[in-house]
Amino acid sequence: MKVATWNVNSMTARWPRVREWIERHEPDVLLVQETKQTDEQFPFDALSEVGYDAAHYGNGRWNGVAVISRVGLDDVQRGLEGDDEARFISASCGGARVYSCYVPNGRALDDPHYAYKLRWLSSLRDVLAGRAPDQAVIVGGDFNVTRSDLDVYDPRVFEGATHVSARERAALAAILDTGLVDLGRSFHPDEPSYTWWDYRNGSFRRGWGLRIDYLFCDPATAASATAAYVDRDARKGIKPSDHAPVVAELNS
DNA sequence: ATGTCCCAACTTTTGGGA
Repeated sequence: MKVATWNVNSMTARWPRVREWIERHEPDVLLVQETKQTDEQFPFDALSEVGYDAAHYGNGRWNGVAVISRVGLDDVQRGLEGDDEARFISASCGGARVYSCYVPNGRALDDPHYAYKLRWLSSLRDVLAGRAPDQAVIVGGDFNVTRSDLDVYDPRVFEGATHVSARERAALAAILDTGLVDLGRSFHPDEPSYTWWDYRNGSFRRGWGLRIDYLFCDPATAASATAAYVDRDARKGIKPSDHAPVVAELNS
């Protein structure tokens, strides 16, 4: 099974790139964040024409998450309990429980949105901690947190900022501590493997990136993996998202 | 430190968010 996660930064603006990417890479499951669409706007019909089922959870202007699958799509759950923003959707696809997550940005360490980000990560941890021990799980998304300074092009630039702070890194570590493997890092232990570059300042050309998008899975699924990588080519060209997809190839 | 992009609307410019 080939699985990917991608923050598309508006499915409306990105649909030509997303369709092209799906046809070229033929993922079995694509986890999407920041569709910025209502369910009515989401391209269910166009996806069906290329062989995919989809489930979407979105309110329109902000956020919006989806699961796109050609290996089945059942038991869809939308939203984290107590959260009214469209940042979480899960489904059963090809024998695995898959999750598409869009973690709050946080904005600044003294902003209420940062406390919301920490609460949200804690809620996600609780959901994942409650899974059955033998359940195959794939958790993907834009976590808006770097795991370590290896994921940051220049840690000095981010002193005192979100995405690198100890509390959010601890909250992300607590998610991994439920028994999940970081597929991208396990295949590339020493490479930065950035997944996001700011649109401003020629950041992509200069290599100013962060690794904030992840595919996590249970150890048995990780043992079946043959590859995991960032598709940097998707960040190039006409009207790219500011995020690149993270892709994993599994023998399960 | 911020050179961009995307969205909505009291819409043809501005403000919020990332």
